Amino acid sequence: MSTTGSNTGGTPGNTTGSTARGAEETRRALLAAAGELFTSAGYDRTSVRAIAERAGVNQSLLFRYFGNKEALFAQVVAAQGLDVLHGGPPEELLERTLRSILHRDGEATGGLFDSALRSAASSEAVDAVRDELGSAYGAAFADLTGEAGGGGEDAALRAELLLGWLLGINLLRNVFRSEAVRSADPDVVVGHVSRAAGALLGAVDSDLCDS
Amino acid sequence: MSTTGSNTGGTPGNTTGSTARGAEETRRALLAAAGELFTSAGYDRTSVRAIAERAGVNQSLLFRYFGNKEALFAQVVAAQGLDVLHGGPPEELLERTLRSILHRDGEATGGLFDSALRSAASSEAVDAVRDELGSAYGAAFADLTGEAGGGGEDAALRAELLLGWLLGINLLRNVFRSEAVRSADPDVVVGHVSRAAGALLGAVDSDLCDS
DNA sequence: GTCGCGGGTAAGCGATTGCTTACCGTGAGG
DNA sequence: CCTCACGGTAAGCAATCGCTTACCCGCGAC
Repeated sequence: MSTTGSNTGGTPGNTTGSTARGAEETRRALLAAAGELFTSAGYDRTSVRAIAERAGVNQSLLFRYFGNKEALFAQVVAAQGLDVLHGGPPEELLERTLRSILHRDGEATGGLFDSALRSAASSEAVDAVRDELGSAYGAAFADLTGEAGGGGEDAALRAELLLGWLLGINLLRNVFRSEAVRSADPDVVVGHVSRAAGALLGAVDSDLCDS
Repeated sequence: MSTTGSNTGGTPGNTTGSTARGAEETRRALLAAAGELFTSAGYDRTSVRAIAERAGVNQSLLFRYFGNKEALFAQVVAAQGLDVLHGGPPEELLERTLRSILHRDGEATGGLFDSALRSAASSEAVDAVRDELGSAYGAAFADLTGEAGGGGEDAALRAELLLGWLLGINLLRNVFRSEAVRSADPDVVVGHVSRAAGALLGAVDSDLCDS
């Protein structure tokens, strides 16, 4: 689409000048803006007007390209789930996740975890969140269970218990800002969590006996 | 306050008949209704109108007796925190909490944990939640840490890590309704959690070395 | 009788929200 | 020229929300 011609900015329906950029770019901007806001404010406290403003477009485009707010949310958390999967090798996911939780500074917000925690009360959001958490973390954590990893008895259950723990740690440290875990040395936290995770997953019993 | 006289129900300002019952009873009804709704729907998705209707009074009474929604929420979670403290001896708190999470049926909701989880995105609610969680669980869990309990190194941190875990388990099982933990035998879950909690709290190291 | 107190109600305000509708400009094709 | 498709905007609808205001009634004291 050509953008030749003078900028008549402000005219209703105006697509000349800097506001017209193509459906893909607009869609991308909306997804990015929504991702940031759903993560920091959650589903209910993120309005479609705020998303559109942040993306630099009119809010009706959100409905044109995504159908409704709920569908946009689902696409945001799906993208956040892919970010988890593409963030590194599965066997490092536990440590990577834990460190990203513990090295969060100030008002910074994360991805899928924060969207999930801040949207827990939103019935429209819950299914997408549960499914993405499962896709992003389920298999990788299940593979950590058993004597030598690779899956063991109750693998899925133990994977979920581990996931719940990480969500809870993130909740207390970065959402509720609870004092002890917030002020603790991250390495100390990693030490305690790793030890207990070992007991939960059954992967490092021999190391535990050395302690 | 006497309720003699005919019931002229429906008249603005009418206090005859069954609607006038005394400040304490009204306050109590509002607290109970708010407790149920904040627990099942969270702060943002609970309207003052819904609370008042559930309590059987006009919504302006909520503002008369509690000042505003935020203050009412703080009183609700304070009461829920007391419920935790009065629910039994501190040394049984871990198991009691875990079982109440795991034996939750259908749409039933709990107390402080559910209010907390479903209000995480509400800035007005977060401070009250954090403080009540700390009061209700902090000391009891800290006393479980160390070789023989009674507190140990990093007691407060480990207590919080344990609290985070329980919150996370409740979140996945009862809010997100994640499949594995939801369908698991509660005793199996208790087994895994107790083993790992033992490693976290340092209470049963010798047992772990036997495995 | 009046007045004040306390408990109660309905109505309404200003703001916000997800979503819809009407309209515009541009470029391509007939 | 016209029409259509596409990407874009502003305005507005109906509903909801926390909170406020105006009013009522019963009762006891004076």
